[in-house]
Amino acid sequence: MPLSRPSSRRATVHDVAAAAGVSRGTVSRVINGGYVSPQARAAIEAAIAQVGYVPNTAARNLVRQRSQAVGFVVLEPHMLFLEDPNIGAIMLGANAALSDADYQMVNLVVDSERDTERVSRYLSGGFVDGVIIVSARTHDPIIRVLAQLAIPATYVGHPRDIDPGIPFVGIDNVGSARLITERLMATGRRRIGMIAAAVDRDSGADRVTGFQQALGRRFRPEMVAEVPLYDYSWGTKGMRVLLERDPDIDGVFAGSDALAAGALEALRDAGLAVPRDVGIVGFDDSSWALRTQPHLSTVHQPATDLGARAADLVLRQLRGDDVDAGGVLLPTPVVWRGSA
Amino acid sequence: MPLSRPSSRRATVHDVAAAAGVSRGTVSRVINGGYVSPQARAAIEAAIAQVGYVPNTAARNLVRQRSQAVGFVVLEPHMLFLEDPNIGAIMLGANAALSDADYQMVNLVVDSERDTERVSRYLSGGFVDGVIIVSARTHDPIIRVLAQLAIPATYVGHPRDIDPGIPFVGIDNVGSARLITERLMATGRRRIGMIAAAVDRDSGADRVTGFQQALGRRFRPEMVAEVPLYDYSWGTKGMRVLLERDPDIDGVFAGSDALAAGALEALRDAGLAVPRDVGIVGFDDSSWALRTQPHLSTVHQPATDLGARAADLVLRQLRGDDVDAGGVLLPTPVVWRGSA
DNA sequence: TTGTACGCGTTATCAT
DNA sequence: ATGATAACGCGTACAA
Repeated sequence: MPLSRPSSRRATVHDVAAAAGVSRGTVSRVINGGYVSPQARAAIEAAIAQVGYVPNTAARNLVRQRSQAVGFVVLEPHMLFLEDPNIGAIMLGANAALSDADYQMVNLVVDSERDTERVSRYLSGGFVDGVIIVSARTHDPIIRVLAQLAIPATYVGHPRDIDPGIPFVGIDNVGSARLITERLMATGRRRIGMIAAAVDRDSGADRVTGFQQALGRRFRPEMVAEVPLYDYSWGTKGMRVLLERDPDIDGVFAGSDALAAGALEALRDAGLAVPRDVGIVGFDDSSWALRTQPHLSTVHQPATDLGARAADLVLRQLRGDDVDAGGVLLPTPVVWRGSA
Repeated sequence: MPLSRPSSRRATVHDVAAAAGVSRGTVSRVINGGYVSPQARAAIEAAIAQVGYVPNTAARNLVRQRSQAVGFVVLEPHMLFLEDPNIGAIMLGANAALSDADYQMVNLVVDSERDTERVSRYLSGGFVDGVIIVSARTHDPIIRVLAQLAIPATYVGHPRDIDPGIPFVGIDNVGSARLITERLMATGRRRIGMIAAAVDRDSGADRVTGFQQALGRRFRPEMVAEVPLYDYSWGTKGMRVLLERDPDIDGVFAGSDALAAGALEALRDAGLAVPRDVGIVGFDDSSWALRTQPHLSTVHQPATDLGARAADLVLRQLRGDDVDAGGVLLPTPVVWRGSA
């Protein structure tokens, strides 16, 4: 039967129209809403079910000139993506907000040179109407592509020297670090050190700055132990370094809760009790903070909100509302527990 | 100047052709490869740069009938997405493989009823040529949509009663659990308990089955403490239950490393030394395993490979190769460390 | 209320 | 080697 339509081909509006005995225009109207008579509607809906019609979005996007999707791009090295709980929470927060506005969030991971190029193409190809970029650094090639493309975007994080005109949402790392260090000092600690990670990133460097501001002239550079990763085991190593540089240390600000948890191990090994002998505070308010004994005093990061606000900023640009390009810093309450 | 083309409109092949003084066909040929004279090529490349042309992928997809993208859908509740390091590794593994084949991986999160519906539409709309589904359960609505759609798919995990004809890749949870329990028994432990999580899922239930098989007639149901989540704090609670039910317990199989790490805390609180008084083994070989003191003996999960193989199975279907629908179980070596 | 016809931006076929 | 021209599947303005 050479004339039969091969069943491998997907049904189109044309097929539905034929099956229902109406024109394609009418079919389109029942799908997208419009004036259509009850009997026509019934016939068309039956036809749709019968032929198994599902709209082709590529074609729809082409004519509508939008995709109803927003990209979510994480520009982080491998490790961080796997270990950082904040990223997951930011994602979920953004997804919830976009979902409410009936946008599809598509998460793109860039993990290699090749990814960078392909994701750039994807972003510029009309697959998405807007994009949320997490942890961009100025030299990221994606940034240039985006700037040239003039697609609504928002950054999460607070990259310095970033393309002005593109809004961002982040936290005040300097202020938060200063605040919790001051709080630690207020407990009577006098010899305070810091375990700092990722100081080549804005967020990492800013936390050191805040620490230094709090200490003022009491700040001693050698009491900052720099480690590469926000990771439990580096926390242990960092604490050992601090202990070696000043055996009488009585306070520690760790750049993340994971770091603080690791530091606790080194402290225990050294026979020091927390918070009796040394007080320690972390950063993030992640699940680590409740996993340690005692629980960690730390800075709460509103990760979910960060994502939601970023999504909101993209959505507003999509609506044509003008957003102030400055950006917004979300509050980071200090939560005080038993570790200091 | 009412006749000037508004700069807000994106440049098209048409614009490039006009600027270069050639036809659209020739422009298309320099983009996609084909015979074109050097001088024409030069003129066109200059024109592309000048007008800032970037191809519209929606249009290209429409005519080519493919998107060169593969979806990656995680059907997991909230918590797991944030805490489970396996998922991140699976993602990265799949992305690497897809990237090599020049496919864009798009990660879709389904976190609500609304997401389910929207993601289904997205998948059926021609945005992706294939899809990898992580942790599907039979009743997931997405599964039905996929089956009806006949789009190349692969499952990661080992859902029972799944749509036959759709390949999967997973691990042998029963066998792995049996193996490591036997290994634990071989160290001379006689009173062995298990902390089991998520027993409503195949993977969770299978680990209990393996545990039971290893113990044989020595198996006592009350020595399996069931907890809801694969989580540190539930490990602690589960261990306390076990300790209460049998104070002389000398061996523990925890359903995950996180659980085992939490159990360690309860053991320490009870004044029991590991591995002297009780031996404990975990599952996953996640970063938890090296974070505890002593390090955990555990079952290695080849998460990255899982993702890579899943991607490979989708790619093969895309190429038209036939894959045996059965599925593949990846090996899970036992890694023996200090905890038992 | 419904049908007709054009356009969205590309690629691909077929002449030239 | 290059230029017309016909799809791809859909939405919609306009006519009926």
